[in-house]
Amino acid sequence: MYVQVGSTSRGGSIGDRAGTSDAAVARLGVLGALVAFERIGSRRSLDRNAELFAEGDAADCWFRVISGAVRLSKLLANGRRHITEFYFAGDCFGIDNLPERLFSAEAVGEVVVMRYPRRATERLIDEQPQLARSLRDMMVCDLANAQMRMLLLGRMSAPERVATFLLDMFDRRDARRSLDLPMSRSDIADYLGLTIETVCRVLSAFKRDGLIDIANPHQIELRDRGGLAAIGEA
Amino acid sequence: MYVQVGSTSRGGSIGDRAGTSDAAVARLGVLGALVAFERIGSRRSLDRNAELFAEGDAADCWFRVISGAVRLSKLLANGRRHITEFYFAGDCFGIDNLPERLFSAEAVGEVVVMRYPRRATERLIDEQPQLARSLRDMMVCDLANAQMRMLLLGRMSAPERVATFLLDMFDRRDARRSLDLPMSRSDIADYLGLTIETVCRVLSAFKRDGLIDIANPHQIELRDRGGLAAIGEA
DNA sequence: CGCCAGTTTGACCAAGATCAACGCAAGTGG
DNA sequence: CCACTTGCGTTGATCTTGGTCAAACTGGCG
Repeated sequence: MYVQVGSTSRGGSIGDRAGTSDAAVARLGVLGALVAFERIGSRRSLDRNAELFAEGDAADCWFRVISGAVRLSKLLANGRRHITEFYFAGDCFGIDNLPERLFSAEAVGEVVVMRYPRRATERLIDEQPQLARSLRDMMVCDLANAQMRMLLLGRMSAPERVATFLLDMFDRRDARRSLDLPMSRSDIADYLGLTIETVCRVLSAFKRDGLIDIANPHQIELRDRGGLAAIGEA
Repeated sequence: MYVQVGSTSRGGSIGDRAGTSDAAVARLGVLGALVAFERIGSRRSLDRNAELFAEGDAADCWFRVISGAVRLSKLLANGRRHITEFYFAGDCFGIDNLPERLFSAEAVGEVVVMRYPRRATERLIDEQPQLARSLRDMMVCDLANAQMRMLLLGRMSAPERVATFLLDMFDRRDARRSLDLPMSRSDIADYLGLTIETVCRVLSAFKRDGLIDIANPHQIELRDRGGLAAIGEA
């Protein structure tokens, strides 16, 4: 029934801008729900680039990331790819009501996820109706994030996109100075609607301008948050 | 609490691509819910460009369009604007759980909407829990549409965007040959992440190529659906 | 050591933005 | 009734951003 969607609960750094500290409250609610769900979940490990599900697969379950990172992506004609979202430890995805997946999900690196069957989830919700609210909150959060990203994709320049991305990653991964970026430049490009080369050039420019340091391609040091924010908020 | 979002129920033409005819089923469910909500709603008329709500307003209600069209938009620095979504007769929007609006809503032309207070809605849901499902379905549909639009904004060329837009409008407004586009070129541009000039040029090119006719700026005749689809699906 | 996958950098190109002019219909006020 | 304005829409000339193509660099790993 209805439409599949890559639903998730993310920390919601974007939503926080308007929601002040309510996100913390939401997170608590979601956390309570997760405890309830725990007993119906099963653990699963994936190697780098392993496919968790593909476009068109039956969507009879949803997931939570335990460790590592997952990307949800979609291919379109002539090989173009778009990454809908990245999910990190604690994030949920694949909560929706469609028989088929509209996106495919792959492991960015080594990943461990919990898998929650849809049927058992529905049963649990019937027992504890307040869980429905938690699921709805996850979706609301997802929707807000999707809409902020439409803004980014539709109206922001390459430097604005990359700056926003970096700050968002620092936030979501609770990194203060040093950030581990598990995904490749190609993943970042497909997430931001740019090319690999443009992502590289912008990162190099940020480095030249003293905004960041690039210890190695997957390790970013934040040197001037204000400067980055000034570009990102543009 | 939580995050505001421009939720809606749309016909879901985009979702249909994967959901076969389930959309019809979903629509019925939503319709039933609308009947239930009818007694808590109040009617409201708006003139062209009138503001229904603004970014930052208290979000204590949601809406359904009776006639006309509404646009949900957001401004960012240096005057750039992005239109999140258009809503036509039958569509719902503003269903979310945030205290403040993240977007503003304006009348594209003359508009009549129904307004449903949040508090009364919650009460109704407590009485009839299946209504919660209808609201969730609206949100799932919204999320799917948002994600398809991210693809469009991130990875499609100007002609692909405009072709997709036109076909989507033909679908959503149940137009077979002749389509009334209530919004301005500027609205279309801000919806597709393009400039007014590019939208004009692409439309003129489509006309030159015999794909459409432009009786007047707000009246489009479809001459070659296959040709448009070939460009849009690219 | 040499290969390989991913990254970075440079030279060039093209899609679309910007700037500017013109068209056109609907008001508006003398 | 007719200048004049105003708000869109369209078209053209030019410029910029970011894409494309190509080459060099880097760090593993057989």
